[in-house]
Amino acid sequence: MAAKKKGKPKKTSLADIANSLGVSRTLVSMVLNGRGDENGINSDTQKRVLAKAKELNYKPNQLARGLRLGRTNTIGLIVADISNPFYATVARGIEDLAGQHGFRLMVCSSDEDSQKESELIQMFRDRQADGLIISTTQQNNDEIMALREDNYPFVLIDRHLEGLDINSVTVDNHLGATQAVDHLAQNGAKKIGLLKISPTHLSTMRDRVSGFLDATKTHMLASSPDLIQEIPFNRVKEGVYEALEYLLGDEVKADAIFAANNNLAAACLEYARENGLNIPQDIALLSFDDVRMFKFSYPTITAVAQPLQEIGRQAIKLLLDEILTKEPVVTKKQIVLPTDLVIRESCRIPEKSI
Amino acid sequence: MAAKKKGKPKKTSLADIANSLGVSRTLVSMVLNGRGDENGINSDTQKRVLAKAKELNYKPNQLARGLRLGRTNTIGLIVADISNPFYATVARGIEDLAGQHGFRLMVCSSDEDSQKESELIQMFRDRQADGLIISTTQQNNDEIMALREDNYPFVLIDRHLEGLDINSVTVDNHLGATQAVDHLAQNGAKKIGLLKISPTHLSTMRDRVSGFLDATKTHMLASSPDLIQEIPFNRVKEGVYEALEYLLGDEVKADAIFAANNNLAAACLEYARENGLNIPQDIALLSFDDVRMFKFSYPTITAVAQPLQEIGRQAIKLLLDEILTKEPVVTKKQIVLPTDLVIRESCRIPEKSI
DNA sequence: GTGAAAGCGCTAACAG
DNA sequence: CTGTTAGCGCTTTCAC
Repeated sequence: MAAKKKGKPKKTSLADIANSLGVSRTLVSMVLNGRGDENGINSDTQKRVLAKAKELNYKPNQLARGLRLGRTNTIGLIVADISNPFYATVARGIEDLAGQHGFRLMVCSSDEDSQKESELIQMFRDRQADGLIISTTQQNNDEIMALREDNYPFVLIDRHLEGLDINSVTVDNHLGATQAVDHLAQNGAKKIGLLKISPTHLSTMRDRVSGFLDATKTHMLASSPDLIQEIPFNRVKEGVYEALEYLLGDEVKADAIFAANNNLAAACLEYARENGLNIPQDIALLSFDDVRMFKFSYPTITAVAQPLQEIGRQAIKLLLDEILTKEPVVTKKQIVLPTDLVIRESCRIPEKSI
Repeated sequence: MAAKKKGKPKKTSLADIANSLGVSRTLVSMVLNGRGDENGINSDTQKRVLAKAKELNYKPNQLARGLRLGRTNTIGLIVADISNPFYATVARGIEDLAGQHGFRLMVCSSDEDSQKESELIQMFRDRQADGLIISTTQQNNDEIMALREDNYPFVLIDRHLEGLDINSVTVDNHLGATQAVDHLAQNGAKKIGLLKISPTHLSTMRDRVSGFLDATKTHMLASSPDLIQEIPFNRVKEGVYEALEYLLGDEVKADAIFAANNNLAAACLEYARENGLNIPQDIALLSFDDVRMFKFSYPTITAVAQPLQEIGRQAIKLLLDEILTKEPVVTKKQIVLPTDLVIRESCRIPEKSI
């Protein structure tokens, strides 16, 4: 008691219980892990152990346990940007299911920085996480390849590395984009400007763009390189401003904007607010990715919604399958989930522009 | 090589390097930890060790290291709700500074569930995190008290447990609320309705309410219990709907709404959109907590902004101070940061209601 | 200049 | 039914 104020409190260990009871650590370990009966230990002894453990407030040192067992019941989640509600929701889906199986989830954000991504993967490996779920930056795949090489359980989400036998859970970005363009076309759009993020190495962006291109061709809409504007990911606001100035200007006169993610769409809204632009009277707006605010922005925004919780759930399922089976799983799965077009107010193109 | 396909790849350990070089593990450990010169080890030997380590792609097992060292260079962050952008930004501030000092940040969300909060604290302790930063649910303080009792380094953020000698970083919620009411009063508000979250055990809510009450008194504004509406935290949308129906109805006819957090304000916007309510013509709206969308919602929303990154930075500073000094710090600090009223469009109350 | 040995806290194999 | 021994991978005396 007198020692309470100074220094570390030195947690009680297995040995403390064993000693104070005059039994061996082995016995205590067995009892505490529920293998008491299994090993035929006197139920009376078991009770004494349990009681003592509670009395001394014993908590196993998971470091020691992990070291011995070779597993930690921890899984790591590396997201590109934790402040994006997209990932927060996915994380929820993962955590719920992981918890039910006795696994803890630790989340870290790579901030779209491939260097940081590598470090985080390394960190989780060094700390012996049992598996990883990653929304990769797709800029330096060395660490991902190493995971594969080393047979380390992991699942990619959101973004996919093509042509590789790797577990992944993504949505059908191509189809989602196609449906978006269909909707715009049905509302009379003739000249749709596309806002996408650059650099364009992200599979999500690529697929959305190709879906956009295919659909504009199908509907025989205007098609020219000018209509596709790349926005540097680290200056979305300024980039979108410039892009919109151009797309809305006399030279182009686009009648609709397809924003390839929620940040781009939000920036469009911001532009509209600050420049007195009316949506959809002056221009239609459709977003890939739905976020809460699109429900009560002005106007409400039509968007391609992704099944966020489901992405998380499928990913953790895949991962647990792999972790729980001793044999390395040879066939990896690529799960592709459908998107859902949520129609609101932002795409009613008026007569004049038809 | 043939073994690559089957089973765990068995990482290379210190011993592997030592054996393949015919030296001892001790030596390898020293060299790899930069204590080579210090221990007078042949610089040639050092080079060989370093080279071999790289060749075998050696990564220290942090579990073993942590077990031996009694520290893990890991700090845990437990937030109430990871999907709230508020915490995402705070986390960023923490992570940056922590990284600079060689500490890794792991984030978990308690989802405002005190049970889960306890489990997470326990988990971080079991895994020997070196310190904790917590936005507590304030519903069951046992685990927090235990941390204190055990001299475990931790810092509370956002919410504070009053009257206790505990490290904390919060904002001046009372003053922030007061300034908010000042602003509303200056714009002609006479009858301000307050929307707050219930149950009301959160220090943030309490302080915002008391600031509100003090200021309404100062300005001699209408004051009655009816004007304060409690919204159950788990049904914000419905609760806000009912509250607004009441506050806007003939019985009360409030001319302004002070939403005590961003979720409540967002729900007000949603209500306004769905019911054709005009802000600020029909009613003024002011939010405690600023979020991005308030910049381009319709109308833009005046809000009390908090210095999010700074909260994180101060918290990690406090924590590192405590972790890095061997002697337990006796005097804990309570840091209170100022808020900032960001004036936008939602509070221009028209003449008619003055 | 270098290495042997001990031990962090835990569990599994094997004895008795 | 219970205990002994060994070892996970690392660092730290202390001895040569």
